[in-house]
Amino acid sequence: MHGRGWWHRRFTNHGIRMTQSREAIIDVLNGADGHLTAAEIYLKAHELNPAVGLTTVYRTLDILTEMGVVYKFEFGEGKARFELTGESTDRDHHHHLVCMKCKRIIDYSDMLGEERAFIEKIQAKLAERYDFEIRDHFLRFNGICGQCRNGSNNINFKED
Amino acid sequence: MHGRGWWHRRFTNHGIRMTQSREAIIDVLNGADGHLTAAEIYLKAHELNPAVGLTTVYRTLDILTEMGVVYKFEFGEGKARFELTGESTDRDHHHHLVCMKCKRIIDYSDMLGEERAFIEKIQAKLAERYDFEIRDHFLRFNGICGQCRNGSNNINFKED
DNA sequence: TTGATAATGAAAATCATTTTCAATAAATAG
DNA sequence: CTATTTATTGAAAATGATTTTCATTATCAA
Ligand SMILES: [Mn+2]
Ligand SMILES: [Mn+2]
Ligand SMILES: [Zn+2]
Ligand SMILES: [Zn+2]
Repeated sequence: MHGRGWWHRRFTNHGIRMTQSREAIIDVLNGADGHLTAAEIYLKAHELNPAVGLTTVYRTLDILTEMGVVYKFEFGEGKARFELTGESTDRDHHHHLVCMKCKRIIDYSDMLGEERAFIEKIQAKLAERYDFEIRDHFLRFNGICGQCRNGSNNINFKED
Repeated sequence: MHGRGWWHRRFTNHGIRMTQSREAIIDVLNGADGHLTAAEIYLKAHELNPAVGLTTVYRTLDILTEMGVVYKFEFGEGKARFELTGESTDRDHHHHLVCMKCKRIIDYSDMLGEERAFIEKIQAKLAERYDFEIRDHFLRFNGICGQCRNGSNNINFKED
């Protein structure tokens, strides 16, 4: 969606350097379809460039989260998951359904129009009422997926 | 809101025993105003009854979460926070504003009517479209609180 | 090209949560 | 009430994700 120069400028404009490790990490995020743990990102980035270390993955993800370029999610697995925000991909903003049994994560953006209208309205009210500058929001539904419901699912997608 | 016997039955009906430790933990949850970490709950429960151990706090919170009696939240601090659901208190169901700087957590339930209508509608659609039995939902707004915005806030409420 | 310094990776440290295990207490039948 | 079964307990050790430390290196503005 954006050329390499884009990221480079985006970083250096803020006094932050664009390094090879960071580039590898961003490439991984761009190539994946979301919801990656730091360890998973490390694995792929390290494959792209063996010089990349896990520590740097954590540090880079912090920066990107701070920049608003990635979302950091906690789905109750004891580790965080990351995915690019809409800003830097062609994916729509979306929300999640999380299966409490198998931990499967379903993205949905069906209700997007409706949701956005609703969220924006409520957001404006909250901002004023609580003197709060809202940066982003997370909406998540927990439940049991179809496969888990009818027992046809013994495997836990996220090894639990 | 409920007598002691209520909890007792609620547990034993499910083949789960009501122990002194569990009673202390529930008392703490009832007495507090929400958003407690396991460690915080342990401290207070242990004060109530020195026999209570931290392990049991974790185990009990798991059970209560499973039962739908408490919500487990992860606000990005690297540890979970718990609070009773509406079912067992007189507090309304509510959602959260979280300050990304000082980690302050604001409960709001202002929009409750509107929100409930919206959530229920969307929930019905999602359940059908994704064959998903929805149990609960979490809506959270991240941003910067007033005090952090105008610099008048050097302290980090949640020691960070 | 160079100098100041932001960034790095490896290893050690943290810290929340889980597991193990022998001892104990809660429910229930008698 | 007592005995019996077994769920539950707490302490200590283990785990696992994330953070910190620190000496070395790579980035980039000048
Ligand atoms: Mn997603
Ligand atoms: Mn709350
Ligand atoms: Zn499932
Ligand atoms: Zn704040």
